[in-house]
Amino acid sequence: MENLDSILNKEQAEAVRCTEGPVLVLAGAGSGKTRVLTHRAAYLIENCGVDPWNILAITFTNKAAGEMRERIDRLVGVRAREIWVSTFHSMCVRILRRHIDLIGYTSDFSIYDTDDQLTLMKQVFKSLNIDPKLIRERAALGAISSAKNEGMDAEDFRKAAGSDLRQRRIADCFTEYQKRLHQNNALDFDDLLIKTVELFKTDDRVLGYYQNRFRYIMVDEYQDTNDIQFELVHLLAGQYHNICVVGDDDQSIYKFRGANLNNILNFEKFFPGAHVIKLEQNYRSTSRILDIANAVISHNTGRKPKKLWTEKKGGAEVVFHEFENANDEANAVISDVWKEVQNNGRAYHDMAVLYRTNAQSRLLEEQCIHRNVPYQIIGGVNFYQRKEIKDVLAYMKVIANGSDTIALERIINVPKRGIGASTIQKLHMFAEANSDAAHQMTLYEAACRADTIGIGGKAGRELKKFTEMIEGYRDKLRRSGYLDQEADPKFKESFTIQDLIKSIRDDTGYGEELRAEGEIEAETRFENIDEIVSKAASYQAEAEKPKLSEFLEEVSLVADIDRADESKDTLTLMTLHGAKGLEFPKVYLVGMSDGLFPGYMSMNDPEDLEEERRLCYVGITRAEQELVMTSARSRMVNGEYQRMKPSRFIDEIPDQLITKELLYPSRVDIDGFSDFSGTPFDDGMDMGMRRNAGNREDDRFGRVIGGHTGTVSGSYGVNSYGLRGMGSTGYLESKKPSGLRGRSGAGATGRKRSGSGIPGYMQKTSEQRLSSLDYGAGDRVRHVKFGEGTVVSVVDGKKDFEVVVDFDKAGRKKMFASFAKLRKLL
DNA sequence: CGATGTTAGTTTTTT
DNA sequence: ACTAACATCG
Repeated sequence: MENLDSILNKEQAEAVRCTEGPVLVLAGAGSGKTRVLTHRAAYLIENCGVDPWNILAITFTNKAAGEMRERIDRLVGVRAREIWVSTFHSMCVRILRRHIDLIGYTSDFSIYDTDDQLTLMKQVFKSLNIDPKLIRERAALGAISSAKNEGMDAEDFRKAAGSDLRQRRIADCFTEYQKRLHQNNALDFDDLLIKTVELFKTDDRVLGYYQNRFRYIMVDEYQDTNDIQFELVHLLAGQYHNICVVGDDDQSIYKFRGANLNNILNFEKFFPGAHVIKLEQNYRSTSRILDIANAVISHNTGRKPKKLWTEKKGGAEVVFHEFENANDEANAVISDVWKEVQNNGRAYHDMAVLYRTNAQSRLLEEQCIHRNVPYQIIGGVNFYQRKEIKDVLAYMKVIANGSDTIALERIINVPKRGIGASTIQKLHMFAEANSDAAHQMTLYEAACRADTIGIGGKAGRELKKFTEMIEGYRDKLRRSGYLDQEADPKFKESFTIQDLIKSIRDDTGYGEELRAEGEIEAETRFENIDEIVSKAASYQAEAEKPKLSEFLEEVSLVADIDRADESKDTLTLMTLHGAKGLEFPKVYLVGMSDGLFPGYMSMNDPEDLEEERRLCYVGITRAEQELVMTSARSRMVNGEYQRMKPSRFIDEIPDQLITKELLYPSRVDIDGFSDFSGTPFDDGMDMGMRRNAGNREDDRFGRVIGGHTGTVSGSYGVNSYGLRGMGSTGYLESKKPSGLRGRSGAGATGRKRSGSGIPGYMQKTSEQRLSSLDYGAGDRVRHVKFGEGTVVSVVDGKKDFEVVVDFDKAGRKKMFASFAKLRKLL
């Protein structure tokens, strides 16, 4: 290896050489921490004679793991293969597959993702007779997950609940949920970590083995570890204490997932005698970009003191653009991307558009298609969450793990075989009746005995066919060596995992059903199945000893980012969370609007707000040369338009650091109301005033009105999120009564009917959806008063509402004119 | 049973 | 805008 000091700065080299005992590397954004980690691993092997087999490196994503392995490989050659590089979750699965029988599961356990958890929780609610209206399944799951991440089990949770009725109810759910997970021989994501800790605590020898094996442990992105991960690390390092963690408290963005900032803030306390090294030189960004990042993050409190600096002085100006609406924003951004490539010789893959929520990707995608810009969306609907993929995987899960009832129920009637709800109900009752403390009969076992239960007719025949098919697959897989056992040497026709997927597609009629639909969407789904076939093929080529359950786990644990393909020259679209650890020459941060970023959920809690600010910091520091930030004054959120002002994070940037430009027309049409054009709506934010605090029904912002027919047309109001929104209702021209305004939302679940905007359908009612409805067409104005802070009272169904309008002088003048017209009509 | 119609609830961020 | 869950009918 070359001389360290020639390729690393002083602190980096120190971090590399500091191999013994606990080490905390506080690595600011772009300070070369990956460099440190890879060189450190290489140094351990080359200079300290450490066996690669004794090194454990934990990264945040599988992709990062792969990259790290590759980079170490380049430094020390093939020996790098021996290093255990993986994510926390993958590591735990690997350990659990070997030893989980010690804690009462079997090694073919299923891993439940969020969807599966929800399905399971619904069953729990049903069996405990809990009304989902009182406690939502998601809320229960959320509470349980946070409890788990704090190291609590169901019992602890119950104790903590005390006399709180709701909490106690959730405690019941917790108990039942765990029980059912166990019955299904399944673990959720949290359990993967928890059960590993449990395993270590249960069995000294297992713990001893891994402690002894992992003499040198490195953890990347340490600021985003949670309590369980901390415990895991603590346990593993318990013998040798050679633990090196790398992280940046300013980049902690996973609190919602249980990340505990104290892990890094108090590292020295948990690991006495820890050596602390700070990496403060940034090699990534220009000083212009860095100044902005520092300006924003300086608004946070309780940070570890540090000051990032760079030698790259100056650089391109950073700009902020505010657009009239999200469409204009997307249009301008993608157009700029295109120009960068055409005129400035940038490659698409040198740029990224980052946003707060996945939903924002849609408009951007449309623009990319429109402009023929090659793009890659990371995240959003995960490939493995797509219906067809989940269906195929569910088949495979049933085959691998017959106890997995969630998977079984998913596909027992897919494609339609005439095994409906009542048949499944019968099977459940049979299974229940034949279970005792010693053995729980599974749904699948019940299905196998359909004929003895007295399920005859079509359902009976189909059940028989179904279970025989599953058994057939199992048999072939077993003999081919993809289940637990070794392959049967006498079995000639090797049946691979790809074969299995193809069989599922072709034999069950699933593929046929898709084909029959004949729509483009169905075609895509078909292709998606092909993609999973090739995924299986590559798994099989790479794995030492391919097993079905291992393939399934590989598939469950991939992150969105793992699927990114850098070899293609495409523009990257992704969330800020997804961008962690990445860098791009030019970065666009879009949707910089209060309510979106920071999100409305986080705006009231100082701690949450700080996390959002860190996310903003992460976003800014992804940029190497150029940074563009944008926002839109109006955008569609949850089916209705909302008005937003620029993000407070923009305000936190001193004016001399950033060039702000407002790109929207000075004249604004509101709901086609030319009377109002040119009103002070232009400045977006001052059209309303809060009358009362809170978010009660009668506490609304108002814009009113007008109407050639004497009815109210559209309005600004406080919607359920406490944000000002422009009612999507209110067509003055509409002849329909207010309850019947055409809406999309048509159809139900079926694949074909998923579309929106089918004409002739309507949605509203349910109290006419008043909670988010402002004043719609058809609502009559009762009287109008003028004066400072114009007050308008509106009859809205049964209730009178009062609306306060606050305009500037010019606007008020126009408004008065309109009101005069209106008054005449009344 | 299953197809179609209707309605209520909803959303950050992810391993 | 989207979708899961419920309602209705053949």
